[in-house]
Amino acid sequence: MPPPPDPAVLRGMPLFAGLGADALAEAVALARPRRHARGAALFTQGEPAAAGHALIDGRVKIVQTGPDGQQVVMRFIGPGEMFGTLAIFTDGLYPADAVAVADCVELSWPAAGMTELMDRHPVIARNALSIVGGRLREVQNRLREVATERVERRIAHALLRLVRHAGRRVEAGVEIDFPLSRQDVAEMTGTTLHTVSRTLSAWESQGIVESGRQQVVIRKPHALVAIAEDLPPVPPRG
Amino acid sequence: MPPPPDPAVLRGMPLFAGLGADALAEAVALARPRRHARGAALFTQGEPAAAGHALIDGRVKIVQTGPDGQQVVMRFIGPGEMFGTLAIFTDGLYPADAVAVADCVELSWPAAGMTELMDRHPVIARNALSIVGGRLREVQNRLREVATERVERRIAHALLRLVRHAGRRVEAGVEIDFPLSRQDVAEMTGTTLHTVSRTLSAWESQGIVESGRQQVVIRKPHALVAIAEDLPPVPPRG
DNA sequence: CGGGGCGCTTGCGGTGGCGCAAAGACCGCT
DNA sequence: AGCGGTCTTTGCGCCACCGCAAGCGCCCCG
Repeated sequence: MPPPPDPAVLRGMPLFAGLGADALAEAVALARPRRHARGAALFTQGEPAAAGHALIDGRVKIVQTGPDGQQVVMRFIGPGEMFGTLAIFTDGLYPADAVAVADCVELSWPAAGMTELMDRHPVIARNALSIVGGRLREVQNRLREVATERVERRIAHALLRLVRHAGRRVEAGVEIDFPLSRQDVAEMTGTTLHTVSRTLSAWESQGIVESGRQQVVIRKPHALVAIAEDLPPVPPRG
Repeated sequence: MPPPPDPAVLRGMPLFAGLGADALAEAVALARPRRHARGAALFTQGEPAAAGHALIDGRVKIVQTGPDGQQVVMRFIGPGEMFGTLAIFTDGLYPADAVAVADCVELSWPAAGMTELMDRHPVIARNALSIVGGRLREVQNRLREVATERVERRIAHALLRLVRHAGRRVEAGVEIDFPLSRQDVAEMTGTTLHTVSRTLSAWESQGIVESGRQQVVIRKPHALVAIAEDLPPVPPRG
């Protein structure tokens, strides 16, 4: 059984920023909690959008599939983030799959409840605008990267984004805090798992990263930044 | 001197859909008309966003420049479309350059006026959300294309989009209704002007397009669709 | 504890598309 | 009419990256 919803979880969400305690309670009352096991699909591309979603715990991967089956990873969702809301504001169909990449707990709002909330609390619409605007910027930046940069730089950028977004300090450096395969990285950067594997191997031999099965630790973030920014390589210590 | 603003021009704009005549008049009163000659910059990437913009007449190119000077064409704006509004909803800095690709007339709203309008007429915020949402979808699709498709298909897709968005019927087929260089197409598709030139030459010899200096006419749109969708080539008539 | 599957690595050959370079075409300006 | 600049075309060589294929290792499940 899902845990009882707790208004506190909404407090940190940008979508509900600036809302009073009573409004938050109202929002929670309309939401439905749900659990998903790792590997489960929370929703599927093309399906009518039943609801808007917020992740409470776990990790979700948003994947868009092209007409010929080519997959692209649009983003990874962490606790506190909204997802699957775009459909509500546009044509009502989910534009991508959402897959649990670790066991998850989510809240979801039926489309009607969501629009009702936005009508009663205009701040929410303003917040949504700024969130969607920020995502648009981000996707534009990725588009520029994929269109103009070489593979190695793109992989470096992708890893750095993941570190910023889901990095966890460990003794060896910073670890990306969820299962991440070469295939995933390939689908984030528009390349193949082979090239990703080769690139990570090269970096591993330079001591920049440490990686294994669905797991990546960055040992020298500054070296990765140098690659991403196309600066001269970090000189060996001496 | 700019022409006197006419409330009618706002009527067709999605941003102001659902607004009453008085509200439209109010919006027009806050706007400032301006002319720009071909080649002029309407605003520049990184500059604080003084205003939101709507194009009345002409054509504007939105170009994002990367840290190393690589350029990417984000979109082309036609009459009736809004642009440069993203900055107002996010961090207040224009994320790209806007360049007049033909002589232009635009309306612009000072940032303060724009937010004031949105406060008084919540419909505008809703409209904005759906517009920005639609653009996010579109950019995501382009990202998928650039990440997974070969150059020829990307160029075909780009031209088809331009046809849909700014196509004009002429005797020979459909013409893209503004000056468009190979360089522009290259920056839309993440390739080089050389490759675009070669591709167009090949298509020209197959009778699919006709093109010259900053000008493209599509003679066989269906053949271009076949290339874009990676279908077998259209068989020769017989 | 043993087997199967999934994820990862790595070599090898092919090639799509880039980068350079030079020349041709067209436009607009004086 | 002449001229300079911008846009375009096209050849050539190269290289980053892909695609295939084989093999390995770890994890999970029975």
